[in-house]
Parts: sequence; structure tokens; C-alpha cells
Amino acid sequence: MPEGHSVHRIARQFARNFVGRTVVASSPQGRFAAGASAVSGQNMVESWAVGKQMFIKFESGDWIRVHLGIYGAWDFAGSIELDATIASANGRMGQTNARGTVFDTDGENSLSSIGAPRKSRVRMGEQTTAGRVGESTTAVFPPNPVGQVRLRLMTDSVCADLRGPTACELLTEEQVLGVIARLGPDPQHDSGKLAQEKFVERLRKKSTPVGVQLMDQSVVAGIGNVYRAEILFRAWIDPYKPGNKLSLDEANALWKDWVKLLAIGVETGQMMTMDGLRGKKWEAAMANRADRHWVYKRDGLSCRKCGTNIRLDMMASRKLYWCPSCQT
DNA sequence: CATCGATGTTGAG
DNA sequence: TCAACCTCGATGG
Repeated sequence: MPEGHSVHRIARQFARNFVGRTVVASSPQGRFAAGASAVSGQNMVESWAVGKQMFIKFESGDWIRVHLGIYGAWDFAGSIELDATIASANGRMGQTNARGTVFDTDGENSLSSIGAPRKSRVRMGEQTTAGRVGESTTAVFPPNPVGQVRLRLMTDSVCADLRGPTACELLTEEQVLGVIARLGPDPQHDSGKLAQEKFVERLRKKSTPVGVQLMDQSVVAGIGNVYRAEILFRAWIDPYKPGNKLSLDEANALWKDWVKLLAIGVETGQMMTMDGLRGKKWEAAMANRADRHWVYKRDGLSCRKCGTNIRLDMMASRKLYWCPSCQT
């Protein structure tokens, strides 16, 4: 159940462990058999993400597009090398245990570290427990497929299993460009001022509530229900405010905050949206999801800023958490 | 053990 | 607007 940050992390893990290597592809479940056989035996040449979608390219020019949807996940197994950004973030947080397994108590950034060859399994895209990673060190390589594995990608040393995706399809380069053209800007993919301007322009064009538009992937790619609620609280903006009533400053600030939060998410693997936490408070929040957010899943609790009860509304059939007194 | 709900999107009506 | 997709951790009995 990833928002954009997780998908970028997964794409980086593929870049680190699969790009430049020959990949054996299969579909144990069968539903992607044709696509898998089309790319099997080829070199992977690119891996990156836009918003919540990942794109990997093979030497033939074929692409695979993966969208995890609400419960898709990748399981990594084997001798996994860490992406540099992820490794340094983990190092800074002191999360390496005696065995050399890097983990945290809430799982998503659980990753095996660079080091002695050993068997371990790593899940990305959904929460998992540190215990599970530790226990799995006895697994064999390659592991037997568990459940409905839509796509298995394997090198000599690493195996990645994809389960439960909303989308997994073989595309031509032209089709990839078509998909991306329909997506809004993503700070991790489109850097610079142009991306920001594109976002601001689209957001301020329609009278659709800003809380709806932040979830619209053609306005900005990668924001989901958690970041939506948190970004609006951090900006003290009423989620119902029409996009075309937002000031330029408000729209620019929303983008800048998304840039910042997304970068933290990509580095740490967690949606840490609380400000100004230092030392033990930061550690506590990183360890416990209930301490990580201003409003998300805090309905009925008092606002951390003003004490007002956090409200829960349905907006475009998703749960919206917000503070009616801070966000005006 | 059964049931619920989720960090998402599509497409039918 | 809402069911369907298809998975699994959390929750309750």
C-alpha cells in the first residue's frame, strides 16, 4: 500500500541489483506469462518511477510497467545490495544490528545490508515486521514462490517476486511515454522549476477542492491519502478550499512541502510528516506510526497544535482527516 | 479462526 | 457513486 516514496525506493533497489545484469523472468502464477517470456534472458537497462508507477526497461526496448495498487508488494530475496541513499539513511539512523541486518520496527525500510553473502528476504511496498526479516535468514535461494506471484525477476544472486499488483504490463517505449504524459509532475522524476509551475497551474485551474486534487495523479503524481492529509494540515489549508481560490503562495508552498516530505520518505522508507522532532522524539516517531502524523488516523483525538478534535470526512470516497480549526 | 480495512485505480452504471 | 481487483496485517471472538 505504497505512496510515491515506496515506489521510488523499489525502483532504486532494481537499479542497484538488476540493472546491467541478465534477468530471468517468469510468472509462477501464469497471469503474466507472455510478458515475462518476452523479457526473460535480457539485460535490464533502466529502472525508475513516476508517482506510484515503476518502469523497467530491457535491452530489447521492451518496458514493464508496474502499479502496486492498494495491496501489491515486491519481495526481495538473496544477496541484496543497498541503494546508496537508502544505505546512508539507514546508517545515519543507526539501524544496523549485530547480524548486519538493517531494519526498523515498522518494517517498510527493512533491507538486507551489503556484506557477507547470506539468505534473507525483504519486502517492499507493504509493511512487514522486523521479526519476519530476521527469521527468514534460513530461506533457500531462490525461494519457492509463495502465493500468487505475478512476476518473478531473478539474477544470479537476487530474486524479486511481485504479488497482487493493480497493473503489470509489457509496454513499448511509446506507450510508456503515453502513460507518463497523463501523469502530473513528480519531484523525484521532474526536478526544477518547470515541475513546480506545472503543478501550481493545474491546481489553481479548477474549482475542485484542493483535498481532491492532491489525490489526482494528473495534478501531482505520487501523493496518496496519508500525504494528502498531512500536507494540507502542515499548510493550514482547508481541504475543501477550491483549487482556484488558492493563492500563488499557498500553491507554491504545497509543492515545496511535498518535495521535502517525499525526499524524507524515499530516504527513510517512512511517511514521517511531523516537524521539528529531534533525538528521542524523532526515534519514537520513527518507531511508532501513531507518533508520526499530525492528523492521519487521528480522528476523535485532539489536534496536536490546538486541541480541537480531529475530524474524519469522506472525500471522493477516501477518508479525509483534518483539523477544522487549524485548517481554514 | 473469521472478519475488516488499507498508504489505489478502473470502469460500469 | 460504488463494486471489483486480490493481499495480508490488525482486530475481535
